Amino acid sequence: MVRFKKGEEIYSGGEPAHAIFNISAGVVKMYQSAGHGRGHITGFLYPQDLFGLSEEGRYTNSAAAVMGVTAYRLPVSAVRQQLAKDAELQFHFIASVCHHLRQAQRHALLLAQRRATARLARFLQLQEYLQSASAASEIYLPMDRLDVADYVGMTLAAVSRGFRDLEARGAISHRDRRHVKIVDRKALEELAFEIGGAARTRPSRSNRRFEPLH
Amino acid sequence: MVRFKKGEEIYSGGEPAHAIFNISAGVVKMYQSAGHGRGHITGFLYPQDLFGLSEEGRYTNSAAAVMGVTAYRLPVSAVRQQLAKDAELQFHFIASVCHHLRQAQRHALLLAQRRATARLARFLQLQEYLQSASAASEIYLPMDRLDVADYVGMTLAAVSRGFRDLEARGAISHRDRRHVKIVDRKALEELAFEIGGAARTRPSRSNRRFEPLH
DNA sequence: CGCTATCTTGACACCTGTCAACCGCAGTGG
DNA sequence: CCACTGCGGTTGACAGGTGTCAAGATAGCG
Repeated sequence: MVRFKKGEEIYSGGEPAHAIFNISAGVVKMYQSAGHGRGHITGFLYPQDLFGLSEEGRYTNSAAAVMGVTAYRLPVSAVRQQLAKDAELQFHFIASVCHHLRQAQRHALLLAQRRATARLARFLQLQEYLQSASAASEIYLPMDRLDVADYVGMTLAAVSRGFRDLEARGAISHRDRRHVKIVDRKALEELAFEIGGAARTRPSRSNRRFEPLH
Repeated sequence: MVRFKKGEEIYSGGEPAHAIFNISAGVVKMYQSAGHGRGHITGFLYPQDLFGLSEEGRYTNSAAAVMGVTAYRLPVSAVRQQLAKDAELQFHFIASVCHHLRQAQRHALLLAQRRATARLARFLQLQEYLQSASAASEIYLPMDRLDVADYVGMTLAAVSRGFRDLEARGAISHRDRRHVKIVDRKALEELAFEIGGAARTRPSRSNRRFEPLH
């Protein structure tokens, strides 16, 4: 069991992967530090999420705490042993990877949107979906605006403007910068499409079920 | 064993998932038909790739043949039985999902680039990486320009201009529309970053190895 | 109460989407 | 053998949105 302060780096991409982690409380971001300046965030992880996938014994991404985090640290050697004989664990493992895969694909779908409002609308839908278990009727954004920007592939300024637009169009409202409420769900869904086309988008309310491949 | 003609749909998202597929020859695209007009392509699959992942018994994406395709069709019931007892198969299964996950993350990284040339540069790097097994020194693009556009999240016109730019900058050359050669690898890597920043990007030459999570 | 980090807002340039015309090629039929 | 047509792709003109940069506002914290 380990703790990380807000902003603290948990591990860095490329370094030897000695352990995987299971979040107990808090929020973690996975990212690639894109060479020079800022990086790109590939995902936000919530309690119960497993992370620390390695390739050839080295972490493929970097991970850092978005807020105070407590997590279980599982040495790979131990995990490997358990995996070999524990069918239940294998199941969880596969389910986790499948979950991350679907998240990554939704993320790609988000990034494929060209309009700032569409990206943010989808971002909010994603966050709501991830939090559907806990509270309700209000989305809590644990990350700051810069993290949002790095996740949706835009700049700080564009994110700010985008949220303002969403509010101006009556889709959302906000108590403060981190608490957003979806006022008009239908409007938000329409904004999630490029021009404002027809409606659709099934939230697909069903966490962590998987079957075969891709 | 089944065959599909170029452009033929293999399955459609949402319909009951009765089977998963293993590509023997050809190229398949996975996509989400984004409601109204065109869709977004989430990935291209090559021989040896497994696909057909379902969620709650229904396919999560749609799949279609980019060119003539032959594949093995594996009924889920049979796969499920085998999976329960065959450790080797389980391993392949997990490795496959991990592979798709990494691909999805690379795809997201591509989509996070704002410049057309950067996206296309990364696209070419991805394609080269996927084909590193087969031929060499020349990349074959089995998909048409529209498919490329739907994968990199741009329009046909922008893709066309983007390739022209890459060539004008001396990074690539092309025999015909589907055969691209990387002339100046370093230039391409620099173009893969936004402004043309510093160099990096490890191709990470290592297919299908996985270990723990994310 | 002031300081700093975070966030918002404004002005402007550039890039990419849009729309349309044009080109090259393959298949078709005369 | 050659127009005709259709598809895939390229190119051009233009407008709109987003990045960039900088200034101003707000919130968090000592």
